[in-house]
Amino acid sequence: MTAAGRPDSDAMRIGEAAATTGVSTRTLRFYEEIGLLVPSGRSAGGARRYSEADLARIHHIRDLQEVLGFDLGEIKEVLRCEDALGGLRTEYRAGVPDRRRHEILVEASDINARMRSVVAAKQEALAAMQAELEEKAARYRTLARQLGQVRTD
Amino acid sequence: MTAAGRPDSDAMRIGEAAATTGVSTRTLRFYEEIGLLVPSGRSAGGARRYSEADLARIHHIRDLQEVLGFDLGEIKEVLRCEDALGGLRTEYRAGVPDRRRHEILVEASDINARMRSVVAAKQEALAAMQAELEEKAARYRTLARQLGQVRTD
DNA sequence: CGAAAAATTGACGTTGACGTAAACTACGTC
DNA sequence: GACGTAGTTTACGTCAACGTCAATTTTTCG
Repeated sequence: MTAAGRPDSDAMRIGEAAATTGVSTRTLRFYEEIGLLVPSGRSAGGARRYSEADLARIHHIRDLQEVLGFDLGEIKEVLRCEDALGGLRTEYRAGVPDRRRHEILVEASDINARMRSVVAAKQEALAAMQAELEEKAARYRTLARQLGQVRTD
Repeated sequence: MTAAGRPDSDAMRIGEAAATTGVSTRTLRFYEEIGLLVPSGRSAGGARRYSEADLARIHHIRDLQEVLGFDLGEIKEVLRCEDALGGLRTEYRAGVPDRRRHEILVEASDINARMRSVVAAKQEALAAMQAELEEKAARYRTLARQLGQVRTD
């Protein structure tokens, strides 16, 4: 009912969306409740329909949460900002004043910079941990050899 | 009262310990409550005394929590394991049966391997995010130039 | 020594991020 | 067109990781 060949082939129900992304249906409804992820459509009867873009957004949210350790509030801000930028492309022809465009771009760049610094910090910390862990692993191997020589039970 | 020159110069009260490690005193008491970090000493009157080793442990806990995203239960297990290994060194002369030594070593190696894989996974995810972020940053710069050319307000 | 500052234990409160139960409705299918 | 599965809203429950009193010592310092 949309337009071309199979344009609404990306109509996934909440159960499928949850299963394929590894979150619960409750989580998806909760994300909508707090305005984090509003599914791109609904069925006639009112059932949520998740598009591929929605699924990507879910993964994005989980990445920000698990990899960067952001809470849902921070994630919401990040997404709001990204959405604003996406809106620029979509409404390119519409009359978005230059000043507003500039604002959005500045905020996006700002958030981008902050996130890159967070990523850098995490990478540093991880590298340090990795070094420590490998040092320990080496010591463990040595210890194991010693124990093994004395008594290979 | 301990032994040498200034062996108990590492006697820090909970407030100092909290301030220097960046956690709250409540957090330190909570960590003790759940057996995560029992301060190495107490004053005559019952005030907690934190040693340098305790401080290092606090940092270690926060690292595991913030960098690796472990919850306090997992962290406790990791620490318990590390403590067991440390115990081996301390009680080296005491009669720790070889079989027990072996068990401890195996568990430590096991946890070490798991942690290394977690670290590796995080590093991969971070690298991917970094690439994405830098790609976006580049696009933002391009956009900024375009906007700037049209109107350098 | 005496008062202010800091600690102690105990208990209840809070916040984020969902889980779970209930009562009802929509959807595919035989 | 009945029926079982999945989805909807509403609402209360939960769990981790602390926060926040409150009443009572301890410790430090002038």
